[in-house]
Amino acid sequence: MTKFSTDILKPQDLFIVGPTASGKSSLALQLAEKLLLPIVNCDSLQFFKTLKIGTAYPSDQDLSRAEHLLFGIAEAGTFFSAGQFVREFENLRASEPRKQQSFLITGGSGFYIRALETGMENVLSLSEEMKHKISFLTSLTNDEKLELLRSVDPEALKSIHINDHYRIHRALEIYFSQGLKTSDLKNNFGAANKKLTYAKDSKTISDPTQAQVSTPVANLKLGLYLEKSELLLRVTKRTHEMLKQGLIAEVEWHIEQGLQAWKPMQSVGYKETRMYLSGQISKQDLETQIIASTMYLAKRQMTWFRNDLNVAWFHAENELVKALLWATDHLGKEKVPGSALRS
RNA sequence: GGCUCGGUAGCUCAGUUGGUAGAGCAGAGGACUGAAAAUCCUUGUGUCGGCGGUUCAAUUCCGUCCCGAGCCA
Repeated sequence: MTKFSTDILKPQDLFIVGPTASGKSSLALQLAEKLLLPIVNCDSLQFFKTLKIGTAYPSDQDLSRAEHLLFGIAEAGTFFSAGQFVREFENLRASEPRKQQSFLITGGSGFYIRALETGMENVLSLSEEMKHKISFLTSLTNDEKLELLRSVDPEALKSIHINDHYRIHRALEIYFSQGLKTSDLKNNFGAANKKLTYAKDSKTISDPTQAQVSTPVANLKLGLYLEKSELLLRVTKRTHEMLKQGLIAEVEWHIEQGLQAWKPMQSVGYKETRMYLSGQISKQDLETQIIASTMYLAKRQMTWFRNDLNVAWFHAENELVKALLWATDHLGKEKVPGSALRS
């Protein structure tokens, strides 16, 4: 029943992960220049062409220094998803010059990375017919949806909280469009990343390199981490920069295009700026609230990546050289036939 | 100087017709199968401004002082 193939990833692909503002892009750039490899975007918002300042999108200069793939491939106002990302990635890999090439897959969207690694069982795009089939869902209240899911796939509610309306809706969508139960899909998605008790109770980011010891699988990931206080300094500085560079104008532009309800306008930085523009918060609060939201984002990103045993962690300030060496070492080795990265 | 309204969790505030208090946000931890920078879960002891008084009992009533805002001189 598997509709995807994880063959789209090669062992010599390198993921660069970590919380926002940890320096992933700059490390990726250095590696890309040094090894002549393309950087592939794995940031859920940098797929969009018009989200620049608020997403710390690579500058023109950065873009000219190395090949950047899957950046800015979607128009403002459109929908882009993890499933689409996987398909775009498949297409990339299938194209001739890419087949043998390693990718530097860079970004903080753990969900998208997992989608690449494990695939998504129901990676089909919704056909018009399917959309029609599930259109009745929009007229239901949250309570009705909950009851419906309870009757159709009660198992699903073991892992979906009854207040998580979004996931409940999604589970119904999957069920009524394709006849799949999310409770059945459950086991597959997390498979490559089974949380071992080891990951949970021992290593925090203070000693993250421990995690690679028992790495059971596969794809190489380089993680950058920072102490909270250090990260806060960077986020504060970057937020200030973003406002100086015109974050407000960027949001105003989208509002002028009638896109105030566009989902990405709900994300960190954009949401707060909209609140400022509608007079709900002061300019000073705007800055502090963006910083707070960004730190919250960083926390959730770390929660995600900490569970991933395939990440080799490096301190984003003290171990950059070490990280570069580690990456080139591993990427280099892979080019020699017979030297398997997997064990 | 007089009057009025405030002073309760890091912030904004609710509340107790007297039995020592609770929401939102922030903070901490967690989850995560097509929005994921989204969505959701868990987590709230603080001299209830100070000091006196009334009372079995005061953050709640009374007095007084301190601080803030407003109005009148």
